[in-house]
Amino acid sequence: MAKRGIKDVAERAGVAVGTVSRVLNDHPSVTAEVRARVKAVIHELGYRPDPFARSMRSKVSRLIGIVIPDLTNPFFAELVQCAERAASEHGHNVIFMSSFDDAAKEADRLAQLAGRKVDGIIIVPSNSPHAIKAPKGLPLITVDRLLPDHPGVAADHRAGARVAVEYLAGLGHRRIACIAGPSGSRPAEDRLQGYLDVMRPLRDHRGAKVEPLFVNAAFDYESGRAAGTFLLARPRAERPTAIFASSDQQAIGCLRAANDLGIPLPAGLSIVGFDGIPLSNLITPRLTTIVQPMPEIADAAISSLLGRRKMPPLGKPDLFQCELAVRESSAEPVLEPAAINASR
Amino acid sequence: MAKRGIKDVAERAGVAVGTVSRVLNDHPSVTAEVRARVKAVIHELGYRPDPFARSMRSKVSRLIGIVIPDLTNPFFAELVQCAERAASEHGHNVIFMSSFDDAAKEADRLAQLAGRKVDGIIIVPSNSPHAIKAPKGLPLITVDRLLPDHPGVAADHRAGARVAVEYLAGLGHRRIACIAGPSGSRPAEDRLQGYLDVMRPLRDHRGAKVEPLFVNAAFDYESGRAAGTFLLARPRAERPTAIFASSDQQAIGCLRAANDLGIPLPAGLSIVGFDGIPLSNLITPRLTTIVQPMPEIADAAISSLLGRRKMPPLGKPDLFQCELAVRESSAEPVLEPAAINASR
DNA sequence: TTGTATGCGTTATCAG
DNA sequence: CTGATAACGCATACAA
Repeated sequence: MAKRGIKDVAERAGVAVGTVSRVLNDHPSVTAEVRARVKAVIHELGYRPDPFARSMRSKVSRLIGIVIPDLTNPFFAELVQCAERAASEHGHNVIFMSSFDDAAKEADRLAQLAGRKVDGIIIVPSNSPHAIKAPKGLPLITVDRLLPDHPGVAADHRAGARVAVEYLAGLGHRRIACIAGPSGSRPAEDRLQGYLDVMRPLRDHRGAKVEPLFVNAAFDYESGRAAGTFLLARPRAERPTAIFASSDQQAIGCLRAANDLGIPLPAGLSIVGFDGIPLSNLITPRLTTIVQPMPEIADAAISSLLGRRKMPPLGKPDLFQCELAVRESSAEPVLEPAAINASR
Repeated sequence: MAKRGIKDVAERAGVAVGTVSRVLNDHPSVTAEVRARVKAVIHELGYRPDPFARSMRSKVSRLIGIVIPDLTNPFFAELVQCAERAASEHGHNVIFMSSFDDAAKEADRLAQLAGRKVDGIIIVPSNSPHAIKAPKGLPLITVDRLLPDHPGVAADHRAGARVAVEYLAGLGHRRIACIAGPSGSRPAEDRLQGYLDVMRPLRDHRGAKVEPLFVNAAFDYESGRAAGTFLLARPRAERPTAIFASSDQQAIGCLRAANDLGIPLPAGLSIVGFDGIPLSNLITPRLTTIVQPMPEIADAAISSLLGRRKMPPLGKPDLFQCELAVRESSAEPVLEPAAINASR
C-alpha cells in the first residue's frame, strides 16, 4: 500500500486532479455522477489529503489554538475539554498551550500559535496586568477573563450571582455573607456586584435593611476555608445563615470550615458555590451551585472564531446565563428562638 | 509589512535561498560569518518559516498528539500540562484530544492525528477493553494505563504502594486497610499488589500474622467515601488504624467518611493517598500521599517519541519511582488501652 | 561552502 | 462542467 496522492485518485477515476480537488472541497460545479465515482475511488484507495499541502495553498489550517493559565484549575480543564469537542464538531483540531499565568510565557505561546498559522485563538488571559498582543489578522477571543480591547465570551457572572443570592433570600435567609473573589479579577467583581444587587433592597422581617457582608479571597480551596472560618467566627445571633461563595473551590473550602466548627449543613448553614465544576457534585453534601454553561460558552467561542457566528463587538461580550443547581448544601434557615440566642 | 518569504531573506542577505534554508536547519556546512549575517536578516525582517511548506518537504510536523479519557480527571489534566511543557521544550506543539473513555471515539481521534501527520502520539487508553490500532509507522506510547502490545511509561505503582504501606507499618500501624482501585485497571492492580507485598510478611506485637483487608472501588471521590464508610463501620478494636487509598480522590472521600463518623485525623486514623494531585495539598488536613513524578513521566514519553530516548520495549515499560510526601493525614497510632476498648 | 533547480501535494486560474 | 497548469514556500540533491 504505497503513498496515495490526489494524482492516483484522478488517474484511477479517469478524471483530472482538479476535479478530484473540487470533489474534496464540495465545489458545486461537479456532476453528481462524477462526484460519486471520485468519492468511490477515494474511499477505495483510502486516500487522505495531505494537510500540509492543503494548508499551504488554501491558507487555512483547521487548527485552533487555546491558551490557558493553568490546567490544574478544574474550571479551565473543563473549558479546554468543551472547546476541543466544539472544535472537533466543526472539523477543527486544537493546539493546547499553558501560560502558567505568566504574561511573558503567554506572549510566547501566542507568537508560536501565530507561527503555526492557526485559524483562531481562544485565550483565558493570565492574571498579571498586561495587554495581550493579538497577531494582526488572526481572530482571537477571550473567555471568562474578559479584556476591554478584545472580543470575549463568558458567563453572565453578575446575573448568575443574583440568581444564587435571590435563591437564598427566597429561602428566608437574611444574614447572607459573600466570599468574594480576588479584587482585580473581572469575574470576581461581577459576582460581587450581583450579590450586592440583591442585598441592597433586601429587608428583614421587621422591615429593617440587612447589611451586606463580604470578604475577598483567592478562588482556591484554602482561601475559601480561611474566609469561611472568618465569617463563621462570631456569635450565632450574628453569624451568617447562608454564604454565597464566588467559586466552587471556595465553597468547598468553606464547607470544610463549617464542618470544623461543628456547624451542621444545611441545617445550620447554607452554602452556594459558583462554576459547577464536576467535583461540586461529588462531595458530601453535594454542593448547591451556579453552573456555567461551559459547552455553550466554548461553542460560542469556537463558532465566533470560525465566522459561523458574529464576533462579539469590543466591550460587548457574549454573555451566557448560568443555571442554579439546587443540591444538598442549602436549605431554609432554622428558626432561632430568642431563648436559643440568649443561651449563647 | 508585506509577507516575508525565504526569498526575501536570501535577497536581503545577499545569499541564495538554499543557504538560508541551511541556516534555518542548522546545517553544519555554513560559514559562521554567513550564518550570522543570515540570522541577522531573519531577525530584522521578523521572518518565520511557513510550517506547512516546511512540513510538506521535511515530513516532520513538530506536532505531538495527546489523547486522554477525560480532562476533568485532575490526574490527566496534570499529565497534559506536563506533556505540553515537555513538548514545548523540545520545540514541539501539542494537539489535544479527549476520548471520553470511549473506544470508538478514541479510534477516531487516533485516525485524525494520523491524518494530521503528527510526529508521535501519547495516549492514555480508554478503559473499555480493546486494542488500540496505532497507525503504522507512527510512534505511539501509552502512559499510566499500560497496554501489552504498545510501549509505555508510567509510575511504578507497585513500588509506590509498597512505600506507602511500609511507611504506615513503620509508624506502628498493623490494622492497615486498603481501598483498592477498580478491578481490571492495571494501575489499580499493581497498587494492590504493593499493598499485599508489605502486608503478607507483617506481624503484630505478639508475632501473629496480620490480615490484609481491602475493598475495590472506583478511583473517584464518592467511591472512596463509600469504601471508607464501609471499612470504618466496625468496632473500634477491629477498625483499621490506617487506610491506604489507591488514589487521592478516594483518599479525600475516605477522609470525609472518617470525619462524618467523628474519627479525628490523624489521631484516630491515618490516611495515605496516591497520585499527588494538586488538591491533595490544599485540603485539611493536607493529605499524606505518594506523588507520581509527572514531569519526569511526561518528559520520558515525549523524549521517547522524538527518538531522544530509547523507546521502552514491549512488555518492559519505563517505570518511574514515586515519592512519599508526608503531610498531615498520617501519624503514629494512638495507644489503645484495654479499658478504652472495653468501654465501647 | 554555496548557488541552482526540482519537487512536495494541493488549490486555483484559465481555457476548452 | 472539466482539464491542464501555474503557483504555494521550502528542503534537498546536484552542480559549481
